[in-house]
Amino acid sequence: MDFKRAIAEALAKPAAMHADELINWLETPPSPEMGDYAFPCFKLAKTLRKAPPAIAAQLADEIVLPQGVAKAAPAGGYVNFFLDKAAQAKAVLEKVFAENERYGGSDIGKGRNVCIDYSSVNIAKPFHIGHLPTTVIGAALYRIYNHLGYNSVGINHLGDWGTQFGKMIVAYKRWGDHDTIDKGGVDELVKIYVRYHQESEQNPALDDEARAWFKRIEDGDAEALELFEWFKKITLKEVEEVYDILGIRFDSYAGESFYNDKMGRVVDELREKNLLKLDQGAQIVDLSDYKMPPCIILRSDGATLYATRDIAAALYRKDTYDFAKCLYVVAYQQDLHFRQWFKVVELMGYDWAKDLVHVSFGMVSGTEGAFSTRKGNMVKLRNVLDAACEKTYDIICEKSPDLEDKQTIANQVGVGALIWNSLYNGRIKDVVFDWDAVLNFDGETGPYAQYTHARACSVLRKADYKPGAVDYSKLTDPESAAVIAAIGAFPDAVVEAMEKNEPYLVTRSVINLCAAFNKFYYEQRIMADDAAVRQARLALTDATKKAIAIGLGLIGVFAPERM
RNA sequence: GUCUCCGUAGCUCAGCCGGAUAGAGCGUCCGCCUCCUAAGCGGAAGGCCGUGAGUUCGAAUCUCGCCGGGGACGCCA
Repeated sequence: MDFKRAIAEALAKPAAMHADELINWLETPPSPEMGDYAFPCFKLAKTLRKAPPAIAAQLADEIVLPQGVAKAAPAGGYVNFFLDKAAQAKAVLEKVFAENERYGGSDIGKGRNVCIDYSSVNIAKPFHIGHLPTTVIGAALYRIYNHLGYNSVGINHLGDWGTQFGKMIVAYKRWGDHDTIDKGGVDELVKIYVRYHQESEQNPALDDEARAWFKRIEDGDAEALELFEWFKKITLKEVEEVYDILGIRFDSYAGESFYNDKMGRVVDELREKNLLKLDQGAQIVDLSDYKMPPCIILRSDGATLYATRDIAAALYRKDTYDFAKCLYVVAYQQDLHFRQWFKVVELMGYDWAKDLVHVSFGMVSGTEGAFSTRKGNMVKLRNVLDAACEKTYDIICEKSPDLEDKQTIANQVGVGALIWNSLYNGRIKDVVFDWDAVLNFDGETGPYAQYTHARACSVLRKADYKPGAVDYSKLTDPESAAVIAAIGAFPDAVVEAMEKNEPYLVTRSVINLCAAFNKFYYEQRIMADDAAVRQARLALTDATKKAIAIGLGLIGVFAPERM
């Protein structure tokens, strides 16, 4: 199956080197006509004291071709290897059919937990478009790790602590109405919160009141807690509706308030280990040796901070889940924050500090600049999802008027388009939210991949396809070979996506497969007259369908059978 | 000011643990549905890979400087 490995081993003898090293030298030629693998001979020129083309010629001549490799041809300073197309087709398709929905997966993470901190919404704040990246990147990584045998633990680290909840209570007591808020949800909470900020400018006494209320929450006062829990419930109800739409779930909602009683341990331990230092009234960990500003653990008034809470959470997660990795899917603005407290954990003597990973991503802004709840230019995620689904519904009515259950499919495609969009590029890229771009379904978009999947399903349905013996020699044309290569490349893409915590690598792998299949579909008639050809092409179509469905599943996009 | 990330076609991006003519989508222009879903396929046009040095047989890819942009930089999260 592993032709690359086999070629490296075959090269070991004539090149007088270890296969392990040679395998890293092997590359993929720029175009398929040049071969499936290429070995550059330039590096050998020095040790062998010969010109690269001469080395290439010699290697091509001396090598004993492994099973499934048809030809080795020198070309300039390269030796190009051509796989036996039928052998390659057999290897790839049999693997897909043997593994089915597990294709592209493995058990490399078996028995190991990975904590993924993502989405992490704020209570009593709108769930806006800026939360989409962390939510879908985290959810994709969750599935990708699981596919590779890890046990993912999805953690929604709720922003459910801080004086703003004291403010919320003051605002509610003054201007809030229970039924209005019950009905209007987070929007109503935001309204009274905004009003609080307007009024408190004129009336600073409100802030004292808010502090007092927050103190009552901390002290476990019944009325304060009841209101606090109510705000939480209202927010989570709305947020969970969106998670349902996105097909996302969490294993834990342990947020900031959860760690409230777990920070003493952090402070005590830092003090014991002599890491704390009093500076300008605050307790800090000095990081000047590491060219970073100090990490503040306790404010001058003794209150804990963000970093303290994150350290407490990390210790708790290590105790609870004994994670092999703990990922924080948080925007790059917080880069320094994570570098600081990761370093503090390391200084505390925990070797697992190296397993803490900040999975950073770019920021989302509007065409008018940064989004801001106060400015009111914020776009609610729910509204974008709804708009995408509506537009999809219209397109379906136009293109597939006979389709049953249009609304369900429209939702799957509309939502898929949005998720796809967020997972199409590298995480680090900033995103300017643009309705036109989001609602464009042509080209390399989610609907394109879903369409390709539905197309494959349609062919299999019409052909009344039944799996059976396949004559792989019927799949040696360039279009079939390209599809097979794309399917064969998928598992590596999944592994790389996991290693780099970059879901877009899966997205791009799916695109490559879709493009290859659409070309194949156009150039080769799948339902050929010749029975053997037809069966082989149907098997290829089936494998394509399966691989696309798996890929889409990993990034969290639905794969409808019709659209 | 310091640290950090980014700079590839008109736009959005891929390629970056160095290798053979720099790729894709969108947009523009032109083709392809008496046959498996045209949300598709093909073609054209479009790039001194920000810039200057260096390392190397070879640099979009590695190193350094510069220019331009984003972000962060002690009691918010």
